[in-house]
Amino acid sequence: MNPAEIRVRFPPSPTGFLHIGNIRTFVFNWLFAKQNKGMIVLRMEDTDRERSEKHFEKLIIEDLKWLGLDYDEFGGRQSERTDIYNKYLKQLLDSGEAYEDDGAIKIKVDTGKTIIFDDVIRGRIEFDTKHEKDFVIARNLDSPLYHLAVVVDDYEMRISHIIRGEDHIANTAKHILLQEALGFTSPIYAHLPLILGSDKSKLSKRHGAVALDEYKEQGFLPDAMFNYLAILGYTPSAEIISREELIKEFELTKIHKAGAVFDIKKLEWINGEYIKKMSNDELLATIGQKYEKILPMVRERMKKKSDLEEFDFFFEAPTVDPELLKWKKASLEESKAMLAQVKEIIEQTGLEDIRAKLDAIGAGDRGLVYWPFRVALSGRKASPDPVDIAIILGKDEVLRRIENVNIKDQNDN
RNA sequence: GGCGCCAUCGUCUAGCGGUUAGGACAUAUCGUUUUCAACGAUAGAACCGGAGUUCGACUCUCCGUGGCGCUGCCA
Repeated sequence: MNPAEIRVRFPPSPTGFLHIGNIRTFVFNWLFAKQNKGMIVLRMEDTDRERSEKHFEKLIIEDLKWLGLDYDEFGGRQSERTDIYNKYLKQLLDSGEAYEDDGAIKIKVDTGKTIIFDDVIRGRIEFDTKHEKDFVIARNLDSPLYHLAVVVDDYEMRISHIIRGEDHIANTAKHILLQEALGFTSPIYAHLPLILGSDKSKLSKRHGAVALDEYKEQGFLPDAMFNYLAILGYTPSAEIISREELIKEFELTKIHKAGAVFDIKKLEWINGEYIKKMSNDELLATIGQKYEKILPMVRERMKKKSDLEEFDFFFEAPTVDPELLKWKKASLEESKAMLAQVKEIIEQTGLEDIRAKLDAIGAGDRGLVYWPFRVALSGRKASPDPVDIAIILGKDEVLRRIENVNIKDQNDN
C-alpha cells in the first residue's frame, strides 16, 4: 500500500461535548495516520439540524487541541455540502437505485445477496441482505441523512481507512450497499472495541464523567489522558509510553476485539506517573507558582490537579475540629498538654532544630507530639510531616495556629 | 424477536498446541513510620461450559451459554 494514500477521518457531531469514546477513536485514527504519514480529515457531521449547534464545534476543536491531536484538513460541515449530496441523490433516483416514499428518499435494497467485508481488526464479516430492508437516506433532496452523508463524504474526501467504533459494524452493511449503488469503491474498515462502563455496557453518562471537559477540570494531564486512551484496547510495549514511541510501534491489527472497561483508578495512576516525570518548572506551570515552596510535598502526593485542595491549609489557616487533636494512644487532655509544650518550645527557641527537640519530648510515643501538632497546623488527619509544614509556615504563623486551637477550645468549654 | 460482535485474575491485559498461565492497576498483609502518601517485600486472585481435532489444548473447529452492540426521516 502506498503510504501517501492513507487518509483517515474524524467526524464528530457537534451535538455536545466530545466524550471519551470519541476521543479514543480519534487517538487510534491519529496514531495510524501519523505512523503511515497519512492525512487526517476533520469534518462536522451536522445533518441533524435540530441538535447540532455551532458552539459545540468550537469546543470540540478546543478539546482536540488540548489533547494535542492535530488534523491536516478540515472537511467542512455537512450542512454546507447539500449540493453535493443533492447530486448523488439525483443520480440514485435517476438510476432507480433509490425512490421517493412519503416524501423521503429511500434506497432500494437487493435482498438476495451477501455483503462481505474484511475488517482489519475482526476479519471477515458477512451480512445477508435478506435481513435488510429499504432504508431512508434523505428527508428530501436537500436534507441528507447520516448514511448517505458519510458514504458520500468518505468518498469525496478520498478516505482510505475508516476506523470507528464497533457500534457501527451493522451500519457498514448499509454503507457498502450505498457504495455499490453509487459506484464507489469501499474503503478499508477497522472496527474498534467499545469502551465500557463498570457494568460492561457502553460507556455513557450514567457511568459518571464521560465528557473530556470533566477530566480536564479535574486536572488530568493531556499526555496522561492520551496514554490511557491509547492502551485501552491496545497493548504497546510499555504501559507508560510516549506518543512518539506509540506512533513508531503502533499496529492496527493488534487492536483488541473485546470491549474494555474504563478504569479511572488506572487513569489516575498514569496521571501520577506523568506528574512524577515532569520537571519542577513544568509542574509549577501547570499547577501555579504559589506551590513553589511546597513543591516536593505536592509532587509526592498529588495524582491529579484537584488533589491540590489538600494543600489549601498552607495558604489559609484551617478551621480545626478540636476533637481531632486527640492522639489515638492518649487522651484529648494529654494531647493538648503536649501541644502546649510544643508551643512553649517554639516560643522560646524558634524552629531551629525543632525536629530533634520534638523527638526528645516525644520519646517513647512520638505520635503524641506530632499528631496534635499536625492537626493544629493543617486541620487534617492526613498531611505531610508537621515539621516540614512548620518550617514553611514560619514561627509566627505556627504559633498563631496553635494559639487558635487553644482559644477555640476554651470557648468550647 | 431479528442480525452482528465478543469471551484469561475485580479491572486492563500477555499468551499465538507442550508455561509453576506472566505483567500492570486495584485489594490485603508486613516493613519503615507521627498520619496519609511514597517506597520495599509478600499474598490472594483467571483460562464460561460441552463435544471434537491432536500424543498433547487457554490456544484450532463446532455447539451451547453469557455479555454487549445494532435494529430512527439520530449520528
